[in-house]
Amino acid sequence: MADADGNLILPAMESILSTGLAEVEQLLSGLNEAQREAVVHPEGPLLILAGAGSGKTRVLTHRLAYLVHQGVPPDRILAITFTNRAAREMAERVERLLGERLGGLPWLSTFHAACARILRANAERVGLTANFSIYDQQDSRRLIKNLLEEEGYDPKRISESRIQQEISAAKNRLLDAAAYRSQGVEGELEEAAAAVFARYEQALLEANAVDFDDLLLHVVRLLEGAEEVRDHYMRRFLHVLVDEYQDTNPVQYRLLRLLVKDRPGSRNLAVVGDDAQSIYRFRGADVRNILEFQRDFPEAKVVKLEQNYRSTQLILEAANGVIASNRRSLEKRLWSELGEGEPVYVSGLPDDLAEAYFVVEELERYLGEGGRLSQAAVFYRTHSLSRVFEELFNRTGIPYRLVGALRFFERAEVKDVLSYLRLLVNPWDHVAFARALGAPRRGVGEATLARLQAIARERSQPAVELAGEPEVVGGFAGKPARGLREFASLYGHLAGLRAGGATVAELIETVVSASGLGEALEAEGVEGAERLENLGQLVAMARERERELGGPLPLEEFLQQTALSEGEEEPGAEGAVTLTTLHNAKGSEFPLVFIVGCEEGLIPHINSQGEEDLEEERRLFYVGLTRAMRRLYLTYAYSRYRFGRRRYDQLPSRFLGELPREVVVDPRLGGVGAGAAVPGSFAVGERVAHDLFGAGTICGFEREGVVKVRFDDGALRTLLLEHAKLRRL
DNA sequence: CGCTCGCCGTTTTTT
DNA sequence: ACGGCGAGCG
Repeated sequence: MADADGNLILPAMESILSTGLAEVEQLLSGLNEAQREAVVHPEGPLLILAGAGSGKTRVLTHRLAYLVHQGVPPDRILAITFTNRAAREMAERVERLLGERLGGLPWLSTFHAACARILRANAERVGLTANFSIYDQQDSRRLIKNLLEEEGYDPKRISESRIQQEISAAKNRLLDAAAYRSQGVEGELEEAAAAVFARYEQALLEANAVDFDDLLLHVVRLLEGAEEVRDHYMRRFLHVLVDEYQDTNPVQYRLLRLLVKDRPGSRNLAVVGDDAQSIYRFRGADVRNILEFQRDFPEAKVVKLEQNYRSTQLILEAANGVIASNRRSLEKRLWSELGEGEPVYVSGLPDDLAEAYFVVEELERYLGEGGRLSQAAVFYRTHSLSRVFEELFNRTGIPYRLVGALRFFERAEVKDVLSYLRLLVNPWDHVAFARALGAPRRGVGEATLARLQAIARERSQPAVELAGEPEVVGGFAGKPARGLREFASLYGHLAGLRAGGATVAELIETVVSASGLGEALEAEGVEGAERLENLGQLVAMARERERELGGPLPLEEFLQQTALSEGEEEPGAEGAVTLTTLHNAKGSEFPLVFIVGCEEGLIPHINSQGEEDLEEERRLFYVGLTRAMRRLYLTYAYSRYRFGRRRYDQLPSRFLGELPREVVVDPRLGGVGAGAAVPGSFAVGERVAHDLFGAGTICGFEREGVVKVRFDDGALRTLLLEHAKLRRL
């Protein structure tokens, strides 16, 4: 359905002239006043403030379709989403709206995919060639680690991931290595980052490679540096639409400005977002982009979408109650016509396993009521929480769908195979070279590799080209030399196949069988078989893409897709519970939602305790709450297995204490509102003080009038509310 | 010089 | 429980 850039592919239609009025009417029917306003806004900047569940995707897709109906050629519309999944979903919906009426393809993709496409077309201008490699985080980390060592730093004292974060953050603020240094560098970490940054830039150029940040950054530089290129794209895109605008970072912001700011005529930038759902500050997103949109574009039309079509009232009130603790920036008032609905169920369980059992029981209850598992989702703050659920679901035979845990294209065996293909496309890619050379082990170790790469650099020749004659080139001998020759000959074989028109699937199959990777996996028993199965799946994916395309699939295109997408949805989505992180939950909705692990240290996360961090954590929690349509469970455990240790000091999240009392119920206690069970009406997660024991946190209720409190000295005490005289803090 | 086995610190979130 | 890393072997 989508090409290498993640763009929508539709059967071409020659004419869109026969637009009927009736069809436009149909496009607008079923939209409320505000939605309709946003869809038909003719020209100029448009800010759509879309509360959770207010139909923002609907507005975006309908606007896109509407523009096409108005005669805007689809391929002159740029629509940006944040994830591939969102792009795919939007493409499908636009397709459904327009049917065959679409003549040409809109650019409908993520920022990264769109930039990759622009960069391919203009690679030479930034010192790359069109066949550049895209390094994922792992590739880039490997490179950074090498450079860190070469610069004489000890990776144990200064972790390469910290350096990577630092460099990435700088790039997201539009700084290159030189600018980063001249901003002032303090302390060992920043000093190391500055040193590595400069070498990293250079190494990427030498490898004809870019990392994720570069994809955007290079395009910004391209547009800023070459007037005619900027002019080209500025004129090309008559309309630019951006989803999740609250999550854009300074680079993305600059990019958008470059495309629309000085456009002759109207600046047709339509952005959709919700500041209350901004959850990507950690990767450089700046919520000010949405807060200050009107300052940047004073002529902007502003539309607020405040009617929620997703959740029943009590769920919405719970969400509103929690988010109210944040400094509010853009006032929105969400309301729903779906009726009061059920209260929010808050449940404390003895431990993580009991929590999982609780979820299973409630799922079964739901099934008994005629619900389906595909309507249910379990959300958690960190992936590590998924394990207990996976195990229990497996044991109890509940089918589940794990979203985004270990991504397919990040699996070791898949990356191994892909590194061969990457090297085929871009022989300069030394991360790919090192990886392919060592998979499987060929008797070539660290020392040989380093020496060969030094020689290659000296000679300005790709290392893989030197590997064929190791004795001549560098006086290598013995096992390392044999290994190098073996690798070079395999590489030559693959290059020959490719030149002869072999398909991607055939190339993959050859890599697996001729490299010895397949054999090695076969020898590994059950786990190896599983990995081999993944490689089979990779072949199947290539075939499938080829079939969709109805012709040969260029290897470059396949590789780009693997670099920028998390891979196809896991099979078995039908009739399965969804397990995913809160971050991944954005953009989805489910009739039945469990948010598990609602504990201090998890949500809010232990590493997010600054004031700004806390607000972001709260927004993340808010995002989770607002996914629920009909029934919502929030669970926490008193004890949890973490980092190979059982922890007994888990506390309910403070966010639970922020839920309005009257919408909450503990399912084991029955009565609506924790308040009903409690004279004085305390809530789980709330901070209290006791005359004797001091300050503590309400952990749960044993039964009516009996409360459990974790005091700050670590003691968990069960108290009678009548006698304990707790004060709220 | 490379490889394999046992130990340690470890993980927040994603394109 | 998992990946990276060092030690000790081939």
